[in-house]
Amino acid sequence: MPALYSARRAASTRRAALPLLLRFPSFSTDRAMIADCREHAMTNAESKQQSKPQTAITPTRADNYAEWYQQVVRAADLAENSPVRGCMVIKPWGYAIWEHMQRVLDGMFKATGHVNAYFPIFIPVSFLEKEAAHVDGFAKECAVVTHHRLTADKNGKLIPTGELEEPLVVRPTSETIIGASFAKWVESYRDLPLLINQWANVVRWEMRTRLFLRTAEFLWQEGHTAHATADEARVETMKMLDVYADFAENFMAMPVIKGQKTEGERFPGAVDTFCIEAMMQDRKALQAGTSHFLGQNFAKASDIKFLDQSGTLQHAWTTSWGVSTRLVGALIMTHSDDDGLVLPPKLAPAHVVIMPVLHKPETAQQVMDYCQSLAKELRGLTYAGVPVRVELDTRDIRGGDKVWGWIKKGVPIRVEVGPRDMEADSVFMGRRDKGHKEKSAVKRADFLASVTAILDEIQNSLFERAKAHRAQHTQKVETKDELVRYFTPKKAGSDNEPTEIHGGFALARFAMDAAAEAKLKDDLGVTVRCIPLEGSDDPGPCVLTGKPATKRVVFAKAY
RNA sequence: CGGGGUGUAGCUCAGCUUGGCUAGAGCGCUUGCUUCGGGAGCAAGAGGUCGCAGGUUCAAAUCCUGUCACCCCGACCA
Repeated sequence: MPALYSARRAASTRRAALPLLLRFPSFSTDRAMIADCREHAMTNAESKQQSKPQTAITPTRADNYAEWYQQVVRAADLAENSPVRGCMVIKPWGYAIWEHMQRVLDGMFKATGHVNAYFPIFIPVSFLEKEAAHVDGFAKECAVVTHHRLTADKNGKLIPTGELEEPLVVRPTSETIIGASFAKWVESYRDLPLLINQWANVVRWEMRTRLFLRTAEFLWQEGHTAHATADEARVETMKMLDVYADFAENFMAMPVIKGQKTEGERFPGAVDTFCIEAMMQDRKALQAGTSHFLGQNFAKASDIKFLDQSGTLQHAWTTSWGVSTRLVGALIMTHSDDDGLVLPPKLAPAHVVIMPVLHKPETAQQVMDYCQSLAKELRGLTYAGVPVRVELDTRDIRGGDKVWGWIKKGVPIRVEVGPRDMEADSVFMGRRDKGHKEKSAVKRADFLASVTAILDEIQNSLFERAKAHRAQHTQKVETKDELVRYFTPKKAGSDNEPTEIHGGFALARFAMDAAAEAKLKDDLGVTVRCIPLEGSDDPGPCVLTGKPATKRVVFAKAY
């Protein structure tokens, strides 16, 4: 199918060609003429396209990364825009990915002693006001509920009435509302630690939105804990950061750098913010999870106090940590290719899709039975601690559409089973981490015996590939000039053209000078993504100021 | 929020500059036949408040004003 992008190119060719032709009176605006002209344009575009391998997604990543991302989301049927500005509808295939993320993470939270609870979506504005930095950080992007009733006017229009005494903010985060509960729940050191997690939706009224990456409403998980000592809270903060890194690398197959945020990038109200940062295929950084040591800031704001063993009343030490549906966006941008979504097996809604080839009616039933039994046996197997997830695609559509549909949806293993395979007692297998033509016949028994190992192999190959990509685009930078050069595209994007893919992670010494950091952001759009927790010690002159620095930090453009 | 762009069938778009027959194409969809290890071929058919609201006009997809949504570049932003 000559999809969107080539069609657009053809359109622009057409536009250029038309006026010339129309000058000749004999040609007039004849329909046939236009059609003819259109065909010419098409042929040109097509012949141009044939020089490149054809891909299921247009444009390709290299041609227009942002547009490619949107097309992958659509081709894989993950989500779509909703009638509500900035909000998305998460479709079943996209939501299934999130459900698997939730399942795995929830297990990890439980294993580290946390329990789930739920708190109100509405937060009185007075709560948000309690912590000064918090107010500054979130005030600009809050949705506010001011009325509690609708009244129909003469024309049947619904008008909000019944103004609330105190406006309610739709939660952008829950520190303050959970703090109010914690204050009631904590009296003694015996009540601590308090280890709570909440799965919820939050709203941040963003200016510019992108499916999964930044939407006005999104789904997330927020952990909130209270401890008797600063040390214990710090240990908790780091423990959950480790959980996130473990999840990112071992389930999402997405390599991450664990690090600390600079002052400028810190969570409003936190003492220290830690994060995991990943590199997307356009070499931009994406913050994939955060864990905050909140000190006693929120305990003081919410009055979370306890009597310690010596009978002294003191404020508790709290933490908070979260990951969101943004991870789905991270997953897409880490692994997907120009043929669509690529899913790491551990989070794929389906591990294996079986596609019966049912051309001959006389063998159709047999092939179906064969596939059914194969599906049943596969489901009896265990991969990564859960039953193998199998999709049996019996839809009566053309084979090619079926195959490409599943390629675009990113299913790790595809098997086609026709009469010939059945007779040979084998299946025809393709893997999403390899080319779509690299398919091979495998004996049914061998397939069953090796399928979980193959899934592991795919999981690992995706991780290795992502690591190699990051390594390829990470480099040490010693001077300001070099830094500027590294982050300056060769060809600047015009008003409507996206900027070319460039840069990456620059590891450079930084003296933690907030003003210099802010200026860099203004000039180049580059920020300090994090101060890596490991291997960042390397004394020398700061890349921005020349002042003595002790560490190398990660500079990058970011989502 | 500033600059630019786009909104016409399920999707991608043409038509708009210069207003004028019943608003078109490709893909998709439905039906039939052919084909069948593959992103099929032929034929017939269904499908459109031209984003929305005003205005100009004998006449508006086309011109004007407003408005909404989306995209790109910024600003903002865990």
